[in-house]
Amino acid sequence: MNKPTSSSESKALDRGFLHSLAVLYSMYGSLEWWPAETAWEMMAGAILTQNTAWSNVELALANLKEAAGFGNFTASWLVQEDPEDIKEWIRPSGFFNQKTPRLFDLAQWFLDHGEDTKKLSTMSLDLLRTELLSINGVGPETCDSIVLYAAHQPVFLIDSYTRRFLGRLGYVVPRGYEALRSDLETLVRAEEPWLDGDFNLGAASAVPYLQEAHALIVEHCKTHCLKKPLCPDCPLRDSCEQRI
DNA sequence: CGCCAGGGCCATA
DNA sequence: TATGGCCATGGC
Repeated sequence: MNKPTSSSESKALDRGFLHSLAVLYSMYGSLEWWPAETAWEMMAGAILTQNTAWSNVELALANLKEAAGFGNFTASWLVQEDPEDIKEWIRPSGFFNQKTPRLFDLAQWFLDHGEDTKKLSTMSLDLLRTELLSINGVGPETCDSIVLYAAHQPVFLIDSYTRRFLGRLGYVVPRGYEALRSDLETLVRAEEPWLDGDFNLGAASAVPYLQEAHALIVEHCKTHCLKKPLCPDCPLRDSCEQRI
């Protein structure tokens, strides 16, 4: 009840969180956030960005696209290249010894599905996630980024930003990935927020809503809710529990 | 200089 | 099941 001002009481996740996303939307607008010309470029970026700044990923992707030739950077191109060459091309993104075999494995999986995102979009969500998670180097976040931005299936994509953001807002954040994903998706499903002005993110259905939600969280965490937060200029300052 | 970035795997207890 | 070490580069 009477807590020290610096440590507020945590609260259960509620629709106030969806309202906070709407505030971010009014601030940042619609974000074209996962820039990729093709589905395969998106998937490759998902591997390359693991614990890595996006600016470094851009350097690696530019090398790959240049090596493949304009418009020819595909999964089928990658799998017949020399892994040692791939390592050099993706060097700027770091962890290249790990990421190179991961790119090959993911490319092979995409080839097994005919390099066809329409097939990915029509398979069951559970099967799609199970298959992706079985690939070495594809954990829950990489998996769901592909599900949401390449397969266009509805998942609430969670990354370290999402956890930090929820924590800063004062919410109890479940430990496990699936537990938090379940909570957030339950919340969204209960409100169908894209139908409600108070929760409007400018999206008319679940997938674009979830894409925008994740984009807004990342944008906000990169510009305001940093590890060392910039609270004075934060659009959520009035409602945030952790403001400094 | 040190810190950090749109994780995931593996060994250990 | 839950931490901790490890992987590597470029920007600041």
